[in-house]
Formats: sequence, C-alpha cells, structure tokens
Amino acid sequence: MTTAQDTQRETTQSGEAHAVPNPSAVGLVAVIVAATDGEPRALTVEVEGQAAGRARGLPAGPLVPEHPTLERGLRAWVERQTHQRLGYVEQLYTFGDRDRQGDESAGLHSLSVAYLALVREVRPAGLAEASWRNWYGYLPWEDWRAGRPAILDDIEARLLAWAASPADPKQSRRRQDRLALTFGLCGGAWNEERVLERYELLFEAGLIPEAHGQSGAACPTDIATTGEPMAFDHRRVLATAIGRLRGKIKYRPVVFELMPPTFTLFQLQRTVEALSGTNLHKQNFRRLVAQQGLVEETDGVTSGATGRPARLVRFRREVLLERPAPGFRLRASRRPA
Amino acid sequence: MTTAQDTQRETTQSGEAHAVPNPSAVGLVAVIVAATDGEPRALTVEVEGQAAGRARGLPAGPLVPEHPTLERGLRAWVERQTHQRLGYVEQLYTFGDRDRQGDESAGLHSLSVAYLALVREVRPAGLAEASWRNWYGYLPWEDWRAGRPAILDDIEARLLAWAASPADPKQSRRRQDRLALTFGLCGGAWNEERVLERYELLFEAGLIPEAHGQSGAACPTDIATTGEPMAFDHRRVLATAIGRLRGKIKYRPVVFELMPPTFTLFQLQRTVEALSGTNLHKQNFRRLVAQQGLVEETDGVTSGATGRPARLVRFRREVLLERPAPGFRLRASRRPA
DNA sequence: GGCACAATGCTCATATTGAGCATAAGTGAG
DNA sequence: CTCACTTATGCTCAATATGAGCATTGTGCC
Repeated sequence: MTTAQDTQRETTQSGEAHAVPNPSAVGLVAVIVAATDGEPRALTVEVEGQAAGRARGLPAGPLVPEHPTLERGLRAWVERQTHQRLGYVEQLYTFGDRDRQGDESAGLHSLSVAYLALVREVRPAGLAEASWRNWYGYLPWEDWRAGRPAILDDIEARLLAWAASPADPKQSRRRQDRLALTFGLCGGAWNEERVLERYELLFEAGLIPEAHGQSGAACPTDIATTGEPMAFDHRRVLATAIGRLRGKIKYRPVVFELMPPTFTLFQLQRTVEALSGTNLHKQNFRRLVAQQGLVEETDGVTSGATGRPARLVRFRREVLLERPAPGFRLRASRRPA
Repeated sequence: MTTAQDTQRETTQSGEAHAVPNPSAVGLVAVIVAATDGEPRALTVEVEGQAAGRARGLPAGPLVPEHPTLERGLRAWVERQTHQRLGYVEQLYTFGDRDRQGDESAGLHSLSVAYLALVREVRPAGLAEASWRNWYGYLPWEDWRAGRPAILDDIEARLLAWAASPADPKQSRRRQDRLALTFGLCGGAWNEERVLERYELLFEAGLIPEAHGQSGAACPTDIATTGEPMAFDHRRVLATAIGRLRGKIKYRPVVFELMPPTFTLFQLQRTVEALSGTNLHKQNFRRLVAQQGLVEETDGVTSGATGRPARLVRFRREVLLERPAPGFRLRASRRPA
C-alpha cells in the first residue's frame, strides 16, 4: 500500500468520533486444507475449554492490537498453535450470530472472522495438539466418491420426519422444499456446493449434537451417522469452507495450491475429486486440463507403482495471465463410481 | 434456530474466558443496489465527518449490543439512515486493514463488515440525505456498454508509467503482469469481474484521491477520469460489491431481486448488462433465459412505447428447486455495441 | 397503406460435453 | 518369457451449447 490516510483519523467507519463506543470481541478462525493420498484434510487442534472433552476445533485466536491486519493476525495464531506456515489464504465469512456464538450474557458481540487456507504438504503436524483430520469425518454425508453414502438413508428418514412434524402445513411444505433444494429429496438434485445449507438444515432439525447442550443427550443420532462434532461452531465454519472451495475450483485454478511442484494428472484428478466429493470421468478430465493449458509436461515420470508410468506435469503459472478465468468446469460423472 | 447453546457460555471463540480482552470497534456498511431505467444504482448518504466535504458515503453504522445479529444491525442502520427496507442481503467482506481504515492511533482495530443488498424499486429516496447514484460515476472505467470507455486511454497511460517507474526491473515486470491481468493491457483480456483488483491497482498507482491526504492535491488525475471519490474506503467496498455481483449473476438468478414483479425479457437483459457493464446478444440472451426455464409468461404485454409490444414475464420461483444452480452464463457479445 | 421500430422465430457453423473404445507401457506371477 | 493385470493415454462420436446473423411479426405514427 502506498500512503497513510489521515482523512479518517478522527472518525470511525460510521462517522462517529467516540473512543470505541461499543466494543466487540473479534476472533480469527482458520480452515487449513491439504490433500494427501487423495483425501481432503483439515488441520485441527485440541480445545481446552470444551466441556464435551473430546471434540477438537479449528486453529483460532482473538484479534489483538498487535496484529497489523486480520490476515496477519490469523497467520500468527496458526503458526503459534500448529507450527504450520500458510501460503494461499482467503477470507471466508464473518460469523456473528448471538445464539450460535453463545455469548449473549456479556451484552456485547463476539465475532469470528473465518479464513480458508490451502497448503501444499502435510507435515506430520509439528505439535502434538495439532493434527490433520479427513474432513469427511465431520461431514460424512458429503463424500459421494464411492457413490451415495449409506448413512444418507438414515439422515433422510429423520429429515423427512422433521419436515412432516409441524402442524402448519405451510411450514411443513417450506421444510420439504428446503430438503429438496439441499439434500436432493423429493425429486431435487444433489448439488455438491450446498455444504453449508445441508449442515444448517441438519442443525435446525436437531441432528447435530452441537445444537443441543453439552451433553448431546437430546440428539437422536449417533456420530457414525451425523459425523464427529467439533468445538464451538467450528463445524459450521468447516462446512462453509468446503462449500466455498467446491465452488471455487470450478472457475479458479486453486487446486494447484494443494499439489506438490510436480504431479500426475491422475493425482490432480484425485485431489479435485477429494474436494468436490464426486467422481470425474478420467479421459475428459485430462482433456479439460490439457485444453485449458493449465499444466505443462516435465521430463519426469512416475515409477514403482503398478501400471503404466505417468508423466509428471507442473502448473503453468502463465495461465493466470492468459486466460480470463481459468479453472475446472467439472461436472460429475453420471456413473456411480 | 432451535435450541440455545450453553456449551460455550463461558468461553469465547478462542477458548479463552476473559471479559473482552481485546475489544475492537465493528462497523456495518451496506452496498444497496437497484437497477432502474437500465442503470445500476447504489444508495448513498451524506457523510458529516468527512473533511473533503462533498464526498458521499455508503449507509453505515457501528455494531451495538442491541443488534441481535450482524445482518439485523445492518438493516436497522439502513432503515434509519435511508428509510429503505432491505430484501435480499448477503455478506460481502470484512475489511480490517489498519492503514486503510485510518484508525491506528487508538491502538485497537476497527473492522467493517460489508453487506450487499438488492432491492426492487427505487423509491425516490425517502430522506434528503440519501440518494441513488449511478455506480459508474464512481468507477467509470467499468462501463463497457458503449464500447471501451475513452477515459481508459488516459488511465492506461498513467498505469504504464507507474509500472515502468521502479528501478528494479523485476518489480516493474510484476506490475506489468498485474496490469495485464486486471486491465487487459499487454495482450491480456478484460475480465469484468476483476473490479476490486482494478480499483486496488489504481489506488496503489496513486490515481485515486482517497489514497492521498484529504486534499487530494497529490493526485495527478481528475474526477472525470478516475471517478467521483467516496468517503472513507467506501469506493473499495463498492468495487467489491460490483465484482461479487457480476460473478454471481452468472450462476445464481439474483438479478430477479432487482426486477419488478413482471417485466420484459429486454428489460431483464438491460439490467444484466447494467450490472456486468457489457452488451449481450439479444436473441441468444432470450434463448438462454428460455431454455433455463427462469421465467414464465404472463398474459400482459407492454404498450405505449414504440415498436412491437413485448410480452411480460415473471420469475419462476420453482427453478430454485429444480435446477442445481440456475443463472446466466452470460458471455459478452464480441461486437462493440 | 407504408414506415420505423422493437419483439420474436429460426438457421447454421463451431465449440464444448459426456461417454466409451482402443492402445500403450509398465509390474508381478508362473 | 509370456500372460494377466493395471494404469496411462489417444481417439471417436453423438448430443448440446454457443456465437452470430437473417427473417418475420406486431404496433404506433404519418
């Protein structure tokens, strides 16, 4: 940035000149994503204050005056808690709901500014408290790579019951529409980007333990069906991140942030599939990548593994300049696996 | 929402239990968009604290404890300042850079959570201090509907000079690459979604008065070229909103939030063109809308105007349920107008 | 009626997809 | 060494989608 601005010295964003008339506590949260061995992983940490005991959380910490920017503050917290350096970082969403944050008592707001980060390698998690987890452990219904997940039978049955429960037929109808939209029930189609909407629906329907008190006793489903819980509202943040990432890989070449310097086209495909939770047609995928000019060949080939060796390629950084908006326009294969 | 959560009562997002250890001032800002007579408009208000005097700003106000959620707080501020009720609202971005907000003195952060709102009708702005402004008055280089804006000649010359100025050839090269990417110079293509990147580049290059002190004296360009200034960093917020909206209309049917209950296909096209700043091929546009099933015919037709009367149509809300991700995959017509 | 003007209908060449067949080039078993 | 197996890679083909333009249809206005 160039020049300091003194125009605004004496005024806040709102145009008022008081000294912090209504302070809020601002937290920073990070969803740090990697993909190794064809599995999508998020970096999690131990959470001490959590009554549930075993639920893990995302790297997070409060914004303090020492942080020059939000993003720098986030990087500092992540490095401190996980010893992981971040490369690609983008802002995700700012969460501020009173009822979800659970901070209504103090009479002031507590916001969480969430970020999405993509990292290349999974170092074996420098700290014992930090570890990489397959994100589908938290949202198992999102993984359609081996076809429709069986747990969806159970989930759908409960959701339909939830939709049918209101006395008011109009409200019942509205709930059914939402089911169709998000879970593809009643003739709707499954859209892999609606991760957050699905999680929120499950939350409202009472199938998410985090929605009930700390005991989780009121929750009628088990973890095998609705996934492992997370501390605070971090599963919601994770769902937001996955949805955003699934959308973004279709029009920006962000997947390459997850790849090593050289890789095979099939590894790339596996990574995209891991993120999107669907399967792609192999030949068409390589055609797409080729014609978009996203990669260039190296002279290396794979070895050791079974099957014909594959050529190693690398990301062509030049496409960022050439094409107006490169990325994958991926479309799931119709065949179930 | 269903149940209150007491799990988190005693902890903040970060897992610490202090009472607001590091407070921040949080502001809410709204970019409220309407499209009337084929022009894109944003709702602006008078800003009192602004030394520059005439620069207007976006509706904004601090987040206070009385606000149940961020979005509700935003709606309250907007209604108070502009008498405009909001329908469609989505979160845009949270701005928190020290150097841009100009609040480093106090030793605490001041964030702005920005929202994008789309409204149907332009009521003649209930309050005198609030008025609708064509958004291209603030970002004139973004309007390509009548072909490439002439002012870009001037802008490009200055940007090229800026890129050439560093002694370090590497840095110079990097600047040129950015120019190619954002402004389509040096063989690059113009991408109408990169509104924010273009504004930021101009800001860095010193062509935006807001980047210099309150006088604007150091700014080598005039308003006719680089657009009318706004208070604070609100032009950056506006640029963010336009970029987001231009992207979103391609895959979600959000334009209809700007349309009256019934409208003609050409009015719809004019609105899309106004937002995207480009021209579309008329026949292909209607084919697209038709085959996506986005609208249904009414039995009304236009009258009074010259030319053959047009059929009035309405938005088919059902598509939200049917199609996985409806929207316009608009592509600019090649011919310059 | 004849014009100007916009709405609407239709054609056509060219990409872009979705799906699958065929072949190539390795590994390991016998 | 040859076969079975596995994965990589090349290529075809039909179905759609897209970009561009021509033709026709209704209206208000002289």
